[in-house]
Amino acid sequence: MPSKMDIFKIAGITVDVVLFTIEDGSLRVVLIQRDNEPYHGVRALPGGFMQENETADAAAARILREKAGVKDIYTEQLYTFSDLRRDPRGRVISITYFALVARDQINFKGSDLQAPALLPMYHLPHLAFDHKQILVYSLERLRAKLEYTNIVYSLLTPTFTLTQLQQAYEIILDRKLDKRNFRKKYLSLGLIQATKQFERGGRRRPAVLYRFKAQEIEQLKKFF
Amino acid sequence: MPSKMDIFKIAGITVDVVLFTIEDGSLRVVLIQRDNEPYHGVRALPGGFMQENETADAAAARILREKAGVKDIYTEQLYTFSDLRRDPRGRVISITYFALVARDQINFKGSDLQAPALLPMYHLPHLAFDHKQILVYSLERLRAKLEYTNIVYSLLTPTFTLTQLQQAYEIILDRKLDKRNFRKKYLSLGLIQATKQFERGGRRRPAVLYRFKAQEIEQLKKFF
DNA sequence: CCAAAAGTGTTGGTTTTACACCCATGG
DNA sequence: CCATGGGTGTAAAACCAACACTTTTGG
Repeated sequence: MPSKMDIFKIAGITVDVVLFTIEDGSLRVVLIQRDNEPYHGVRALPGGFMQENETADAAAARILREKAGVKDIYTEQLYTFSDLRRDPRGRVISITYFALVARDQINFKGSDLQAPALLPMYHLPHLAFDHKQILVYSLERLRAKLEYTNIVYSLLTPTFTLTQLQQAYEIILDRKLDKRNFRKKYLSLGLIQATKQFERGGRRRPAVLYRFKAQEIEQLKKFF
Repeated sequence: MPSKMDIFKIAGITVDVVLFTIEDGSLRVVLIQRDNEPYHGVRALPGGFMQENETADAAAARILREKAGVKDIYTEQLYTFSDLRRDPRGRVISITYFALVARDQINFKGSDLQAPALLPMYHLPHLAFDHKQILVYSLERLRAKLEYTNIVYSLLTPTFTLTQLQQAYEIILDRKLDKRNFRKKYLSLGLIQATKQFERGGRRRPAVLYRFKAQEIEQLKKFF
C-alpha cells in the first residue's frame, strides 16, 4: 500500500543538519552512528527523509528535536546536494542546514538508537555519504557569518564573559585574537551590555558577565 | 506508462534560474511568459523539472542553454524553496540558481515559445509562484557577492572601460560611487590591467580599455 | 604571597572619504 | 570652439594592528 508519502521516499529528498556547538574549548558537531545499511556503523549527520506535508525548514527543526533534543535554535539552510551517486541506494537529494546551539541545550536523552555524539570538528572520523564535504562547506559558512553577523550569541549561555566570547571566535576561526583589540572593537559595536554580575569561583579576578542586548540576528559591516 | 522519470515529476523538483544581465544602464533579469496553467500568460523565471539523471547544477545549465541560449557562464546555487503551497499543482520544491552574463551573450533565438524577455529588476511585473521572493533573495546575494568577489567580470565584455565597470557596480548596488575613489581602489586590487586599446567613437576623450587578468572567481577582503 | 586570568591605552600605519579641475576627442 | 565624458591628487578622519603591565581573587 504505497502512500503518497512514499513518492518522496523513492524520489529521495533528505534533510541533513549540521549542528555546531562549543565544548571543552573545541568546535564540535553532532554526528550519529548509522544503524542500518548503507554505511552501517559509520558516523553521519543527523537527517531524515522529508515528509510530504512539511517544509524543509520544518524537517530540519524536526530532526534537531528528534536527534539532539533541541528546539527554537538558530538554523539556516546551507546548500542542496544533488550528485547522482551521493547515495548508493539510488537518487537522493539532500537539502542541508546548519544550526548553532549552546552546549547545555543539547539533550541526547530520548533520541533513538543512533548514538549521537559531539565530535570535534577538526578531528573527524570517516563519514558516510558526502557528509564530510557538507561539513567542510558549513564550516566555511559559519566562519563567514561569524564575521559579519552576531550569530555567536547562539553558541553562548545567556550571560558570558568577554574571554568566553573571544574564545568562541578563536575556536571557530582557528586563530588567536588580540585581547585588547577584541574587547575594544566588540564593545564599540554596541551589541552587548555588562550585567552587574561577575563570574566567580576561579582563583583569579572575577570577570564581568555580559549579555547580548538583542537575540535577533543582525548584519554588521565587518567584525575582524 | 509512468517511467522512472515521472517519479520526480510527481514529487516535483524544479530548478529555476535567475539570470541577471546589464542592458541600457539597468539591471535586468530574464523572465519567460508562461504558456500553460497555472499562471498562464504570467511572467516567471525560466525553469523546469529536474531530470532523474542530472544534477541540479546540470539542470540549471540546461535551462540556461534552452531558454536563454547561454552556456559556460557564472552560475551558483541560491536557495531551495519548499513551502507547501508555493505551486498550486501540488507539492513542488524548487532548487534555485543565479547566473550572470554579459548582454551580448544572450540569444533568445531557438528558445521555445515562452517569449523570454529581459525585464528591469527594479520595475518588475507581477510574477508567477513565489518568483518575486526568489528574485528579492537573489538580488541580495548578488549585491553581497559583488562586494567581496570579482564576479562583476561575468557581466562585462572582455574589455571594458573603468566607467563601464563603475556603472556596473552602481547599477547593481543602486547608488552612486565616487569616480576617483573607485578607480584608485579598483586599480589597487590588481585584478585588472590596461590594454593598449582605447574605446573610440564618442565625441569625447577616448577611454582606456581594461581587461581582467583572470576569469576565475576570487574572494576579496572587501570592495566597498 | 602566589598563580591565574581580568582588565586597560597609546602609537604608527593603513584605509577610507570627500572633493574640483584640466584633457582629448568628434562634430 | 563646444559638448562630452576621461582622467587625475590631496588632506582629514576613521580604522586597524601591535604591544605589556597592573588588578583582583582563591587557595
